[in-house]
Amino acid sequence: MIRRCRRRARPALRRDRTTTGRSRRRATPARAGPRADSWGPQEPSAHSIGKRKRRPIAGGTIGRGSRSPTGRSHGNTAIRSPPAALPFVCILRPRRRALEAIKQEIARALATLLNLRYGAAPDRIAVEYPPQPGMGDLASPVAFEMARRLKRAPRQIARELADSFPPLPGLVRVDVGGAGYLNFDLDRGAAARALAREIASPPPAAEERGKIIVEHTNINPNKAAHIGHLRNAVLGDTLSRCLRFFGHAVEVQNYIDDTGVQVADIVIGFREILKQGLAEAQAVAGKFDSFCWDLYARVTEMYEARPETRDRRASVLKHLEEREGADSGLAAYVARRIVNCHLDTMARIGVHYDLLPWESDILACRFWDTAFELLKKRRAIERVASGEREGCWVMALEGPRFADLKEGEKIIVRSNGTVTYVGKDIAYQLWKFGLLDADFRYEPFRAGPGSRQTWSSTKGPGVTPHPPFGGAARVYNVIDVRQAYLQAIVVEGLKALGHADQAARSTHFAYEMVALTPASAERLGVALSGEDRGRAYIEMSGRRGLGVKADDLLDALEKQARAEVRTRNPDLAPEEGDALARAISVGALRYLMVKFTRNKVLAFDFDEALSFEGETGPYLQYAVVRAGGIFEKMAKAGGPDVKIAAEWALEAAFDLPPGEAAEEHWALLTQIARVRETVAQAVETLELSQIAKYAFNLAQRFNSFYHKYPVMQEQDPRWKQARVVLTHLFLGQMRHAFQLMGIPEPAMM
RNA sequence: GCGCCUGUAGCUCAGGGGACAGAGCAACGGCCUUCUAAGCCGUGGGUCAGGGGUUCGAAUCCCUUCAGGCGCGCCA
Repeated sequence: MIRRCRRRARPALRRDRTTTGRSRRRATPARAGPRADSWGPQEPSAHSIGKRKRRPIAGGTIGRGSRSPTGRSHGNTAIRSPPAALPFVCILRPRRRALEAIKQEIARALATLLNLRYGAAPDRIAVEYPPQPGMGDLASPVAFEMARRLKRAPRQIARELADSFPPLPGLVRVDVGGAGYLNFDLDRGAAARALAREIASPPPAAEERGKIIVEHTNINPNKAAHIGHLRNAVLGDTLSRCLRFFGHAVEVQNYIDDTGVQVADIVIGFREILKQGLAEAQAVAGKFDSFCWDLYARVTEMYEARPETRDRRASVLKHLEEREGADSGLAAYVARRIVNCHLDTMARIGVHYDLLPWESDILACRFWDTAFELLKKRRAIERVASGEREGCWVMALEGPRFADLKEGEKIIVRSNGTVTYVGKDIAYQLWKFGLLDADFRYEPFRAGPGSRQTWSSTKGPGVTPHPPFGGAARVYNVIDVRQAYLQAIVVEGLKALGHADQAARSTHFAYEMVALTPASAERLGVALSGEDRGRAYIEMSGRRGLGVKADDLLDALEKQARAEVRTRNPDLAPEEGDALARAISVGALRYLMVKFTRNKVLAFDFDEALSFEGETGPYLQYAVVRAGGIFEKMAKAGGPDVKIAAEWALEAAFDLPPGEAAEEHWALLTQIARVRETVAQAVETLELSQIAKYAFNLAQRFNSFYHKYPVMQEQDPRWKQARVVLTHLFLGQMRHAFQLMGIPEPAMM
């Protein structure tokens, strides 16, 4: 069984990518390694919170308009389930911040005014941030909407609204701009101090809510992880961190398909190609996942050259499922050792898992048998009495989404009595929601990054007590978009069993695959046809051994980073340089993996990936390191240190400078203030790239700001104070963003 | 065939009813005795795939055409 990993090597067309060049020199005095305190989520682990009684989270379609976050159509959900967009949005909404509060008050005042004056008001009154300075601090296009209803000129309506707008605290002026915008000017000094206080205050305490399970990574344990798996893991890990940021209890699961064909293929490779068994496998030195990567490609070649060898699969698979014989022992060894390799790889980039559910344990714990009984009892599946599919158990599926299904039904149990992939996944999904009358036994597997424990299901007696696993109120499955169809069937299965609520709270977090640019493929030694060379990307293929291994990419990034560090700090101790290089390479990799919208194929280009300039992780790290450097330098000079800056921010002890500078100070501050808002929106739409874009834009604005307005050198204590506060707030919010994206903060660069 | 996704600057991508369409890279020109040049500032570069429509207003919504990708199995 191939679980969640697709095979096939069909090249696909896309546009070219350009290459990038570089050069740099420069040396600075040596300092320390990366800071340890800025790494990983500080929020409580799922285990400490997960015990609480389950409370349903209202759910439903989230995302923009009618588009579901999975990108799949819900042709008939509008009829079957209530349009429950609001509740989930509400649980994520951050507590009102100062600017948000003012926006709300303006909207409320507008609604009252409109009703009073015109006897009507739109349901939702937009109050937004104007795109340019000189258009007010806040703006509303409500007059345009009213123009339609009243059949009058928008500018005229805006004028009337502006003239009769009631006084509000913090608001100093209302005016008309453009073709009919209402522009609001705030008392910036007051608003800035309120904002600063809020940003500097500790985040609101986590509210008690149901547990959320995030399933991601799910790499078949028969080869090394490649860059496609990195995209999955980084997205899944970032999502988990964001959910924790809002106080949710999150349980991360990494499903291990240890009984599938892919593992069987490696067993056959050992037997048929290497003529080896368990003892020799155990004796393989070095990176076992990399060893199997090559072996897997050889097995594929063997199947092509000697098709009869493929026949061994059936018997090996049978042995794996029954856990009998030498093949089974070899497979178990292979899978476990490779899973450890995968965890090593993911630990490098700070990805942690709470639980590894093994498919063999799902079989051993009879999850499917239990689910099968449920499905039969609820008549969610029916046995086919005659015809081509006689003896199969099928699930009826309707709607345009399933229009192409043969007979309008999906086979869940084959005529030979074995269960399909979808069937097993329905059982697994039921378990995640606590709807299955079955459970695993558990044991500790190993410690993850930050010494957090990773647990595993087990065939042994298990260990008690163990953290409570499963029983979630909401589930996200991070699986690439090519499995959207199957994920939709799993959700239909929940509905068919009468679990409409859980179906609405099952989210397929779909994202596009990672492919190679033709240039990258050729760099890996792949011979391309002229046609292939014209394509924008070449799909990777684990079976053919075509792809960039995750560890290889990380190694290349580290090497590159080490070289950059060395040219800048020739006197740095090697181990310190290595630590910096690691932090920088992880930052580069993780930023690269979240910066793109999830529904775009990521065409991997070596030069682009290895670039540390422009919109990259190191750019963000550099901005943060330099901001931190300002405080280090000020502390040494006896100037205000971090502690004093924090006090100033909290006590709102600063003023904005006058004139043109005010605009830039204000713009930076309001942008700093939008972390929570941005993250909330990113989670609602599952568009995590928004966080990356936000952090990049903020870093850009800060870089530009402190270049123009030096902090230390400022002579006027009032303006210096404002800059110190802004720098402090910038650092604090960027560190939040780093933590969410898993980007480490190097001690120096 | 049916379903889903994509098409925006030379390249890679943001923006998904609202003010003159943005960024990075690439190109060109400036800035290192002044908090780190992995940086900053500036210049050039666009028929938002084409065509209809809705709207005070469309890159954005609807229809349609074109181009490309993915999916549709008693595989996983």
